[in-house]
Amino acid sequence: MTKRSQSLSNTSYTILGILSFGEELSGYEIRKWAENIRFFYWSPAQSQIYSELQRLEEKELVFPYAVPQEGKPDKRLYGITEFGIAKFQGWLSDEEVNATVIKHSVALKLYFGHMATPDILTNIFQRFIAETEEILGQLGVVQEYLENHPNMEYPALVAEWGYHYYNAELTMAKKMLARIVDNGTGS
Amino acid sequence: MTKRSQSLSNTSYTILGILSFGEELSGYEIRKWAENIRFFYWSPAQSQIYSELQRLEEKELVFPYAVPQEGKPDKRLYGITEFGIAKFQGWLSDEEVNATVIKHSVALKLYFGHMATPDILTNIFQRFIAETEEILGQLGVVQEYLENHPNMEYPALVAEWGYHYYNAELTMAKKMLARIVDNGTGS
DNA sequence: ATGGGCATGTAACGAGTTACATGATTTT
DNA sequence: AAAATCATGTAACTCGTTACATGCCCAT
Repeated sequence: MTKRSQSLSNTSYTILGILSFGEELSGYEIRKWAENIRFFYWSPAQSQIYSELQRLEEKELVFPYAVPQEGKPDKRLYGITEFGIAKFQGWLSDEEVNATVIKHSVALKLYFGHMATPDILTNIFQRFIAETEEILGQLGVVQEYLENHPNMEYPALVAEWGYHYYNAELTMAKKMLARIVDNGTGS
Repeated sequence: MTKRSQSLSNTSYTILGILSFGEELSGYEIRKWAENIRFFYWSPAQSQIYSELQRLEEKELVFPYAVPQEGKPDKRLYGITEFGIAKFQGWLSDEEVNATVIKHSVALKLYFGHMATPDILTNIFQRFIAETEEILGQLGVVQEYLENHPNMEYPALVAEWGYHYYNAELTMAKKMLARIVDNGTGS
């Protein structure tokens, strides 16, 4: 009896999903891909990709594919199995919508603003604005890439969604900053 | 040598932050409060509040305050200590901005839309829209409460931010739904 | 030759969840 | 009478991170 029927972690489904595009990938390549997904779904640590891949292999949802390398350990590519595809589609078809999990530390700090000085809050928001602009730049690159590649319509759609989200964040952060400054000068 | 100087988990800081408003609260009450924060910062499991509270007690960042109850175990209230306040302010003042962690399972599923039928995606988005409207309703209640209470200016600000966020989500979800339907009818 | 990217893996730990267990009080 | 809420706690487990270890290849 194999373990094919148990439910998996989200990280596992993400890996399965990445492999569902049809390419055989190494752990390293999967990780790079996951990093583009991080804009709307957190990216796990490198070590976890490998352990998750092992678990998936045990459950026969992916198959390894050793590429011999001269002088170094084999490069391990992974492909998705039929069972893996079925399992992944089962998850996709589950209409139960999990609530979005957000860990917004800047919002959290603002929430507890009564314990900080306006100066500190101002600094935090200035940094946050800069970082959001940075992300917007990165996401723009990803978006452009996706829009010019075939069979990437859905990822492109999500990238567009993400772009709107980070833009809205930028607008709101500036609004919040203005309010903090208003409070600080204590008219 | 006490353990006061180590750094804490975000959950610990959240608990400390909740206690920083000055009230002495039970684990149960802290949990309820954390549930209002969940709109922008995920809410930990019940059991974790209690274990975190113990850790904080060991580090002398909070003090317990047993309220005797007839016939049942004491109710344990917790207050924040001076050290706790200092520690919390230290964390607040750290200008290093942690990237927002998002686990948006609907966006993730859309990303892998090539493996689903338009029907399934439509269903998922309809549910997501309904749930976002639900959240907007709940958040509206929280927001109104906060706006009418003294010393809740910062939480109210965050609630307003959250309201904008979920509204933008609603708009984008409807846009995405329209695109999926467009694809499905394959005009 | 130094740093960065490619590539894989392990060990120890901490964070967080699920499920279970208990029992009183309040509301429907 | 049943269900929900108040209230606390434990045990087993999984998830996920940090840090370490190794070694190649490529560009500057």
